[in-house]
Amino acid sequence: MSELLKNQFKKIIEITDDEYDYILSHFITKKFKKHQFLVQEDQVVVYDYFVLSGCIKSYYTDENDKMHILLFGTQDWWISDYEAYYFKKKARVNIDCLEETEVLCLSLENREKLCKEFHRIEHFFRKKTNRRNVALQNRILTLLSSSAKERYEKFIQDYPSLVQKLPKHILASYLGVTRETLSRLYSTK
Amino acid sequence: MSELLKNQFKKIIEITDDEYDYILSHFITKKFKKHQFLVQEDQVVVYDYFVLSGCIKSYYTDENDKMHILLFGTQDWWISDYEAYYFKKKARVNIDCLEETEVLCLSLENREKLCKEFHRIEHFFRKKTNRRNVALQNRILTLLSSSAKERYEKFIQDYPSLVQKLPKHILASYLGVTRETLSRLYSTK
DNA sequence: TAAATAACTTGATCTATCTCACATTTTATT
DNA sequence: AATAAAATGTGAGATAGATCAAGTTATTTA
Repeated sequence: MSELLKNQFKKIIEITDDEYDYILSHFITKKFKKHQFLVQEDQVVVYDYFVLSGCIKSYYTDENDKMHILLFGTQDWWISDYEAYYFKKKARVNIDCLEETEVLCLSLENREKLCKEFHRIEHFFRKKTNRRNVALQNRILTLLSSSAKERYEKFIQDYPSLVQKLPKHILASYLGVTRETLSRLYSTK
Repeated sequence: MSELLKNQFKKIIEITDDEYDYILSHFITKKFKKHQFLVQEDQVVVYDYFVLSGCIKSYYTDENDKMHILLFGTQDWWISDYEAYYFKKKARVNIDCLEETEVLCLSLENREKLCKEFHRIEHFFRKKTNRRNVALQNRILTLLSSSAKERYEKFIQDYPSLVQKLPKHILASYLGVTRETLSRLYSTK
């Protein structure tokens, strides 16, 4: 079945087909329709999600109902509210679908079980988390040091395929500008 | 010797004194004076640093020579340019000392060796990185959704002891505002 | 396929924050 | 202790980006 996750493992660790089957048995598959929620604010976060297909967004809504996007999830990405997931808190963010989306769901208990049973799986997740770290750090750098226009152009470079499918006001909210400003950025070349 | 690191391990994993001695033998100790560099832009990053005492900053310098602070390191914190460290690239940031600082240095080779030899150490680093991830995510959230004043007040709440020892223009650059603006934020209560 | 809803654009105005300039205070250095 | 070098404060003016408002174009949904 899903070769996507297996391939992601294989980029970092060695894994037999039998092992993979066993590991996969710790995940459950879910399908969500457009606009459906995977995670809702103030609720418990049971899973980390590995995206098989589709596209989802994780966002925080402030006092003025303004949405701030933390992360997109497309094929091959992991996404969750990690603070809530790891530390069993209530979610601060919402995660919902920009289009029909299929995910593999891993509970914290199963994640820790697998990490305990397979040193290699723990290794895999450590490496993954390291990379996420680097990406987050770089986003902070960009937010601190670049103008709205520069951030927009960097996004196009980094995620050309995402730019296609994202509504502009969603992209704006990821970049930290209003939709009006974003609209002006690419008209006023 | 250094109980600091041992205690940090013990918060997450079990470890005997003998094991700790062995692990510690993979670190080297270094002392730096104020203004000395631990990491310099465009150079190789050999170590991840665990701060025993003192205070350091990690910052990026943009085309206009404006400094943007990514991270402070004080007692009990790990700090490095992780993109350069993990992926053996040249550093994008500088890391230097705000005061005399003593650190434990861990090379990537020794880190990976320890992770291979002790499943528990790999577990420790995974957990640590998870927490760092959450902190970085929250900083992004703050940068996206809060005003300069709100960010300043949050910093005071989160790191009261750091506010004391940091020069204001350094704090400003962490918060993503100019020193002039920061100065006005706390005069115009 | 019409009606309703969501997405996008553009103009006019407003505002938080930046820039530049200079004065004052604090901290290093000889 | 004297001098140089950083750090800080404050005013005046500039500006990137926000807000508010209205109109247009897509995309859903019934």
